[in-house]
Amino acid sequence: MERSLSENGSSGTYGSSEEEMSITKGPWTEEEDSVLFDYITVHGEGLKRTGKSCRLRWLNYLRPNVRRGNITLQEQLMILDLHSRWGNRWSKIAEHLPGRTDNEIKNYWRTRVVKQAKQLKCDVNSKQFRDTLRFEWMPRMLERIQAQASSSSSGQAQTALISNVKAHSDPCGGATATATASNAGLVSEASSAVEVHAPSLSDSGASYSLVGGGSWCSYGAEEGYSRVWEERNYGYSEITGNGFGGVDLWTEENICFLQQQLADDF
DNA sequence: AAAAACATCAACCGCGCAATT
DNA sequence: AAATTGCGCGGTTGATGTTTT
Repeated sequence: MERSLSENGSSGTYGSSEEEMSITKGPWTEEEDSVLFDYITVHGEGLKRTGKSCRLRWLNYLRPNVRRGNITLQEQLMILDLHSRWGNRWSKIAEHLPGRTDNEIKNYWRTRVVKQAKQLKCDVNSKQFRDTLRFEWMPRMLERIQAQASSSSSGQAQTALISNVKAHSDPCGGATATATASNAGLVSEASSAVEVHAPSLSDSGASYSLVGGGSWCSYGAEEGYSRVWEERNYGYSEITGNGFGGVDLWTEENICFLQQQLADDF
């Protein structure tokens, strides 16, 4: 039986391999018994809570390095990307969003994404909606991320990019499916801490047409954009202070790369 | 200003799997 | 090998906060 007085137990959502290595199994030693005994002597058997409840409270709230506050655009984009590959594998998705819990991501998906799908009167797993994610939301998120990145170095560049976003809003393309401006609300609603004051997509009044017919959702597929992107970035991901493993995923190079991939059919 | 409706998020529940006895 | 126990995951609920009427 594995045990830990500190953090998580087995190979769970947040366990790094390093932590797993430190987990002791097998019979309890006298020293361990002593530590446990002393702890209970000092603190008592404590709360009238189940182990499950304590674990959840720790993982989702008390654990150090839990990120609080709004889900950033970058995080939203990553959630959409990873969910397109893995579906509702919240803990797996959370592994790539340091400091975010599976619960938070799940809540985000249900309260924002599923809600938008309902407003569009389509199933969240339908091709139509997945295409909306791929061809509408994700590119716009990228635009905004790019705008944010530029605004930190140049206000003029921000203005130019905002114009670019507007220019991309094709209000009358021949579409197999049409996303109303309301669906873009997801993008503008959940703003990051470094919100850039670009025009809200939900304010534009434009409707956006879909392009292409490629299948965005490829659960379990390990090819094309997803795999390459992961090789580029996730392989280096570790939980550290800056939230992205000490590596800034959202360099201009990466943003350009992701834009190219989004533009391709796969 | 109050009530109703809506949105968010923390916590609970049940299931399945893995480890242990 | 079978039974038991514990844990982690995903789905769901309910309390609380916020917005709208």
